[in-house]
Amino acid sequence: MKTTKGFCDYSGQEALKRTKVKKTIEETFRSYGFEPAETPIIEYEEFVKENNPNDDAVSETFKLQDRGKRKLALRYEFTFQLKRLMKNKKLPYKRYQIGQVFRDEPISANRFRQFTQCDIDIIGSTIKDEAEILKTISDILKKLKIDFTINVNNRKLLNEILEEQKIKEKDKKEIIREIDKLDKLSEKEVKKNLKKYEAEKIIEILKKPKTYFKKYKSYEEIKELEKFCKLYKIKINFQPNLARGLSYYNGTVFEVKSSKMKETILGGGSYIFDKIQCTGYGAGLDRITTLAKIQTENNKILIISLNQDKKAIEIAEKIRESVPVQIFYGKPGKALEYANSYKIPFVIFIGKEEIKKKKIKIKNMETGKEKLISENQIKKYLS
RNA sequence: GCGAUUGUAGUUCAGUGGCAGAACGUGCGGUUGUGGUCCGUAAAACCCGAGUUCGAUUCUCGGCUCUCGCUCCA
Repeated sequence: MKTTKGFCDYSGQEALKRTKVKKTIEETFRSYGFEPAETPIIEYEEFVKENNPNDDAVSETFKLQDRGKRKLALRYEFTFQLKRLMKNKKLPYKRYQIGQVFRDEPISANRFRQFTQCDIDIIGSTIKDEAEILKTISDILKKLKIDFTINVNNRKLLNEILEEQKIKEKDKKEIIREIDKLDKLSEKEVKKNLKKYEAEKIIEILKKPKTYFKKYKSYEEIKELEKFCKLYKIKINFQPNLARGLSYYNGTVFEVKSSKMKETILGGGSYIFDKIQCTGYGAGLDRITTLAKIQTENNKILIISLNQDKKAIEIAEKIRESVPVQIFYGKPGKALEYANSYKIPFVIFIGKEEIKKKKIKIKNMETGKEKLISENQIKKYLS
């Protein structure tokens, strides 16, 4: 069966890996005191637009209508929904959310129209929180054995440079977009595009060494972020041409890349909602899962009931408290083939013989070795 | 959205203007208490629509879809 353009099925090992990655991410978020939230997938179109009517992401929303002809849209991210969640919350409000978002946009490798985002935000944040947020990234990616670089910039700094160059207010957005392409397009091309706005000079500035930027007032923010990142023992890479698309960012912006993937695996920054400074990021679960080098070991046990269903169920219920257990009602030959097929490492035979001896026979599927043990030795055997 | 490319069982791939094939996988059996081997057997596909034709899965056109770029993004 084919899936619709940009929408995917996940099953078997792949689904298992996704679940595991999701769990790792969620546990990390929680370990920093973030609490979960859930929001609707469908929203009024107006609410979706309200936040950033000019953002490209907004024009990419899937639109739909209900029976009352109300205009609705599928969420394209989580951040705008935070506006509702943050109301009347004691600050800082730290929440994470993992869920599906939808964008009606062109697809390519590692780019889909339905994908899972892992989002965390701190409502009411300072630069110290930004460092903490960056640390969560480092924690997650290390656990998943993904190599990464955190590229960081600051929108204020970018603005300061644009001001210095006397760039017209209306051109700023376009120029920021052009310079964001610097790591993709050649310098020549970007320069050509910037000529339209008489802003070619900017490219020279952005090429300068880090020390050059110290003269800007907003560089203080980068310095402070670096100071706190040091306390968390994480490395960040200052990249002056990094801008990021979403227009609501107002300070630090960052983007995480891996050498194994062209696409950005995670992006975020700081923004203002209702005069409250916030910071956060969205990570692409699909991309992270693709990169994650983790084993999806199967610790399941298959109990083979040889016409001893009562006992099989009884034992399954007992073991289930600590290890996943599945009962197979049928011939042993079939059962073993089944275990092979799903890579189940242990099977337990429950038949007349076992009942008579008041033991169970447990078999290691890899070595083929069998052992008669008593019920309460199972846990010990497995460890 | 634009340009290029692709489309045949669940998967990977053959093939033909006239009955559509394999391998792997799946089901059943050989094997009613022991698997990863073997043997037998079954189910299972020509992306959709129009046109040309006695006849189209094959040729033509359109759509959809796959993959890769571009714009943009997680």
